[in-house]
Amino acid sequence: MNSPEQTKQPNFKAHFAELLQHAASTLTTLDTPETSPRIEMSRTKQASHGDYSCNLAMQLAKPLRKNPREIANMLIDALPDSLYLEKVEIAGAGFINLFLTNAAKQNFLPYVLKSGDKFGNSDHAQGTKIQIEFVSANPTGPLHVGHGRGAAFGASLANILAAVGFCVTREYYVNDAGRQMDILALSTWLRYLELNGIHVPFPENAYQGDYVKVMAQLIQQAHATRYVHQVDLLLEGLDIAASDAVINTDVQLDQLIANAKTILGEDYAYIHNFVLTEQLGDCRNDLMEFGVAFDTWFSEQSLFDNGLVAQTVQLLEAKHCLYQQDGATWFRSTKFGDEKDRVVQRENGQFTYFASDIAYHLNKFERGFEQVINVWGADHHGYIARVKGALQALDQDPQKLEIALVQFAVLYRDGVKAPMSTRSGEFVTLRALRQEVGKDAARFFYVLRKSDQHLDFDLDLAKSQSNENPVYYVQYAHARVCSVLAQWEDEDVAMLAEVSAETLTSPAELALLQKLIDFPDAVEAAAKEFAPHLIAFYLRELASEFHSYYNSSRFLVPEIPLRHARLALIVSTQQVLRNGLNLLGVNAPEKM
RNA sequence: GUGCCCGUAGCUCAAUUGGAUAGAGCACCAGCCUUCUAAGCUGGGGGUUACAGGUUCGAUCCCUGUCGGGCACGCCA
Repeated sequence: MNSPEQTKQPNFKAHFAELLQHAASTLTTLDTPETSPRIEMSRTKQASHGDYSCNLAMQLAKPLRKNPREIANMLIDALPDSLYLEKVEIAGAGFINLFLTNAAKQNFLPYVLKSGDKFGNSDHAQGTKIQIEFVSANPTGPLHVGHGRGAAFGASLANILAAVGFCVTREYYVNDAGRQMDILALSTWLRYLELNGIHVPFPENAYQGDYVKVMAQLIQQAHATRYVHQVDLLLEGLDIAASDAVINTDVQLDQLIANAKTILGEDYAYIHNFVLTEQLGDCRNDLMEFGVAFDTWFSEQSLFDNGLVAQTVQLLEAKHCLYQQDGATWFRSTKFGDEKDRVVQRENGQFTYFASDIAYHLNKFERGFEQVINVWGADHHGYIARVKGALQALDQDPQKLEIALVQFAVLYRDGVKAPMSTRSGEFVTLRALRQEVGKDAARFFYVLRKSDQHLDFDLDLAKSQSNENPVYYVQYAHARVCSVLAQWEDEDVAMLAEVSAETLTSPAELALLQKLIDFPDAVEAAAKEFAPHLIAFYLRELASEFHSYYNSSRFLVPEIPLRHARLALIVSTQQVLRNGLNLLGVNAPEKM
């Protein structure tokens, strides 16, 4: 590849790496793998260091037993010619600094303009089937701001993975089979009884939120007193005296659920199904308004209904990975690196959550996904070993499952940590956050930090419609380009892909060009590292280069060639801003 | 107590996974609107990368220890 191809978008980083690879191959002593390290080509931080830099000479210093600078000289002598290469320098301890020609940067613009919405995309993953499961919050109440982070992270990552060529399936695992759902059904029914004038003490450890009362009202409106039953036996076995006594233990709550099931009989299923449908619908709607959509809503209950949980446990049995103890069935997860063995079937015959989760993960692989990503809250980190262990026991490759741990967001209001608990009802919902700060600010704010880092979510800051909100900075750059274009009489944007950009030679212009060239690498890195924040940081830098340029130069100048060249540059910038914001689920407004 | 994660400017966070003089935003100080949007730009101060050792050409990153913070250690989900 000694000359630029006319059709395919050039990848300067990869191109320079190839040049050095070739140069390294001429050093005849480099014939074993250990002495020929992979080429690390990186962008420089300082302009004086050129555009790309390579540490190959330093890496070879030890195996070749030579001075790095001497090796660098040998590599440079053996470097093939390239039309992209302006010059090469050796600097510091032995860095090889490569400078792109201005022409290479200028001629890149048509690639951006012609690729349009697809600029930044690649086919690197070649259609590999990948599934990303995220949010998966229990449908027992509104999503709160903690879930919001998982939603923003997962949705952005899914977009990024799709951009580099993965065939992505976005999935929400619905925990519709467990005790929490029973507690919600009970809570709703008790509120419903209250509405109908029947006083029953409301357990302190039931769901306290107002949305429960709303659901009770809905049932009342639709069915009047249809679900009012004789409740004399409701407090049976709770070991409390008066009807206004306090209920607050798990044992009491479970007894209450059992009593409710007995009293309601077949009507219990209606209540249970009603609250599930209601909460799931609310959740789906909430996420949709947050710009987060799923391809699949996978029901945990379906795993039981289809017998997959029992089948999976039998499979583990067949692999001799189970044993009985204390009346329960245990999975020998210590055999696969877990700290202790885990119960899959309880003494009372019920399967544990872990059992259905094994079935779920096995099912993921049986659906043909070549790669599976779980986005989990960081409090689940202790859960990773047992799930991977179970997959391994079932002859699946645990490497195909990658867990992206997302730290919780800690809320601050007036500089004070805000309490957050679903059951007490003291939490800030995602919906409330969206209404106060807007979808765009919330989405951007969430991915502005590395996901495995704690996020201090300053509500007052996020709510403020000021320039402290970093999303405006990026959006403003986009709106500014739109504004310039609105004042350009010709307004033939398509033509800009054909104009010459050779007049773009100022430092601001060359820096902005280089930033545009960097975009595909940023997407690639974000995909590889599961790091949407890299896109957010990239966009901030791109916007910064643009704003500097905006203040340094006028675009709508009288000289037509220069005007067209500059417009081509800012329209390209507009395109990349839009593409990047799109990956993060943030709008690119035309006016602000 | 054991395991995992974290500790970087006054605050919130980066640092291309071992590279060059550790970078941004906010806050603070000084400038820039008769010109395509000032939600912007330019310049400035601010650091023993918690601490102490070690590994090597080179450490915020890897190893050991100490201190400090978070999470997890259920027949819950």
